[in-house]
Amino acid sequence: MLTLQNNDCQKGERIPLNERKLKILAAVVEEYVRTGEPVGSKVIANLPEIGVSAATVRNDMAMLEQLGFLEQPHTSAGRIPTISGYRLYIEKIMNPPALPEEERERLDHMLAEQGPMTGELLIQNATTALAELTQCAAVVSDFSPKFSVISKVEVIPAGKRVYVVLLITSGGAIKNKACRLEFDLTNEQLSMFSDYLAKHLEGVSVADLSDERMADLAAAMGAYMMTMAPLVQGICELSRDLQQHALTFSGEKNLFSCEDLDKMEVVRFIEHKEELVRLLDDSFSGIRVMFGKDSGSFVIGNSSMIVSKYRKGGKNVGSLGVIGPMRLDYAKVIPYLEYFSEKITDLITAESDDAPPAEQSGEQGKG
Amino acid sequence: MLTLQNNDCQKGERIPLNERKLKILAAVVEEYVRTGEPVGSKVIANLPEIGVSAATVRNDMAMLEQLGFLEQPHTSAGRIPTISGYRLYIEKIMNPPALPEEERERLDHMLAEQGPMTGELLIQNATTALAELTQCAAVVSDFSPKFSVISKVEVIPAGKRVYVVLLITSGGAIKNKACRLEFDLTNEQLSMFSDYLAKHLEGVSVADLSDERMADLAAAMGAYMMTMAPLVQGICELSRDLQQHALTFSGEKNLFSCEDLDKMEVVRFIEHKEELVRLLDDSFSGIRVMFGKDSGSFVIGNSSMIVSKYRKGGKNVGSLGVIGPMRLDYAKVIPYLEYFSEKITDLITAESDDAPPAEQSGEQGKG
DNA sequence: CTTAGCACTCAGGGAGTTGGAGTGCTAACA
DNA sequence: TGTTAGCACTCCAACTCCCTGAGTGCTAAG
Repeated sequence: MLTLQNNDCQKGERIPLNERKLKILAAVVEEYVRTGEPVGSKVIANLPEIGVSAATVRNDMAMLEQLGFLEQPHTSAGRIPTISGYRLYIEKIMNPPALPEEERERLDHMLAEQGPMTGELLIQNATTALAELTQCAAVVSDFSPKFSVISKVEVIPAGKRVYVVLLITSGGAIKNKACRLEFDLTNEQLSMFSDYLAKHLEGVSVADLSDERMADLAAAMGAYMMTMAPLVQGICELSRDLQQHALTFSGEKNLFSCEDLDKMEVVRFIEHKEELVRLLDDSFSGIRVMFGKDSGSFVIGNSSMIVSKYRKGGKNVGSLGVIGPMRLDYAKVIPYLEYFSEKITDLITAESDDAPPAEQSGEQGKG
Repeated sequence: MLTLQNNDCQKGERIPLNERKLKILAAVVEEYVRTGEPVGSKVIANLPEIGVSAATVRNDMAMLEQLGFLEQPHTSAGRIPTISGYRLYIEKIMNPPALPEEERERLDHMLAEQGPMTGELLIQNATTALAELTQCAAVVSDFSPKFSVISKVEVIPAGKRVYVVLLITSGGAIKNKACRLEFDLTNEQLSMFSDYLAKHLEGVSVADLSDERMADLAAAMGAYMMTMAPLVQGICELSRDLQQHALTFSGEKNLFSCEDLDKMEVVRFIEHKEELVRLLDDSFSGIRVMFGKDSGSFVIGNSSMIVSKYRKGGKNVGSLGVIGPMRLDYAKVIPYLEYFSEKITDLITAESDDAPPAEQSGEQGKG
């Protein structure tokens, strides 16, 4: 259910950590997440679930520090969790309760704010809701268009020598672009070209729309090519557009309100969102947590990112991510993320069941 | 050529400020903009263009302070300009040289980065370039769609019971939306409906697309209405969309890198960009400079905004703004802004000359 | 194995001190 | 009348010194 990057946690099982030590680690993580201050032995000892004295806690903490799960900012300060500490906590210790029914309803409502969902709006709502709920930044990388097929190509005259090319996919994506030609087309030319495009593109998987294929298409047109070049060019651009992961971002401001994060790093990060794709794209299932500069060098210093996938027809077609300070309430955030990815999976699967004509054949033809 | 908000500057002419005092004010503004530190009399006296001693400068500065153009952060510090000081400087004193030819070429290149410009891309490039050049945030509020006419309405089948409505304006804006119907349309129904829409919407000014008009349209359809309701609804939404000012923003990050501005205020500002519309919308010509909370309460505390208009067919159809710290190199920024608004005016005017069919009649019919 | 006790460390905050930049004022000068 | 040098004054900013309190590790006893 929960997959983590396993750098140094594999040994986790063999470490001689009795239940009390795990409890103490959990308490340190939770206190630190709550207050942001290094946590001292006294505070821990006073917690009801820890039945021992401060001195004992100190001994255990010293061991936890030796094992690399805790650290001290300076000699006479309390302890804070290390990355390994967070990992151990998330993976083995914390145990968030299932979301209560009323909470699920609230979330459903946030997702489906404006009635029935089209893909894009769903994604938009999901990021906004995630950012709102977690008070972090949220990102969704949607690469489902890649898995759909062209369901419609149109060329529409839109003024003197101006034509709009329109691409619609089975997944509901609509892209358009205005192109300027050297000459006006006759009705006959227009309908011939339209038919030609329809015949050669409709039903084709978006993933197959390589530039080479488009070049072939153009070449096959022969004589017409000259006149139509800008239109073919336009369609190329649109199809390239469709193949890109659409990144939807929300809650950037939360990163700025966050004490723990360096403002300048946040700025740099926001300016280079594209680099996220690399991290969001990795295929895995379940949930993955990445820490700070630990994983690739782009992420903000003191931050962590939690990523989950959503699926369609059994294939991963997008990633849902939450980016926040390392000092994050994982036990709260992770269930949200899990619920949303399940929910989105359900919704987009249902949506495609509803309108399966081109889709099914196309996707199965090109698994 | 340069219009300013004239709160207390009207008296400017009558104030007994000899040339030396103006020079000193200018020097204070420029030094302060350069260094960010309060400026002392000694620094000013050492400037070559000021031929007097520090004591004399002190006397003059005392007077400038009395008149409200300078102020002291505390007793033993140098002077910094007040808002009135900046105003006076911008309005009467500073005298930026015309942009050299090579600079103009560089700017032209930034605007037209990817070949010939469509409206949206032009606006996008302009904001990016402005933000880049000034190291501030840049915003463009484009309300030109309002002044164009619908040149094309299409309804395109895009799957089982799914139809895409497409609206194209003479200004080159393209909007689309997928709508789901209860039933599939017959070819006959579709073409009838398309014809009906074309007849009643094409050539109509976007500004005239009120909800009432759309309701009338729907009502006139009578029997068909039931079936087509979602499509009409979709067109309504698109037309509402067209009437909104499109805000294009760039360079937010620069505000964060800016020492003078409160990060939290910047965050709040970025979250509420829409409020800008009120300020950008005001009709005036030339250039307007607004300071901090001085003008409406939304702007960031220590900031200023410089706004310029661009036109099409003699009408203001958009605003170009730069938002930065009050301590801003106005003599550099204002010429950029002037040049860009002229250039955009030229480009979009040329563009519409190029394809005047629906446009001309429509706009003239509805001045 | 747990606990009380104790000596030790160190960050953070307040008080006192100093240096320097900049001012206003006055009196002399052109 | 306008300009300048000189001087006393103000006040911020930086620095040192000191103290407090939180928290630790270690040791010895239970």
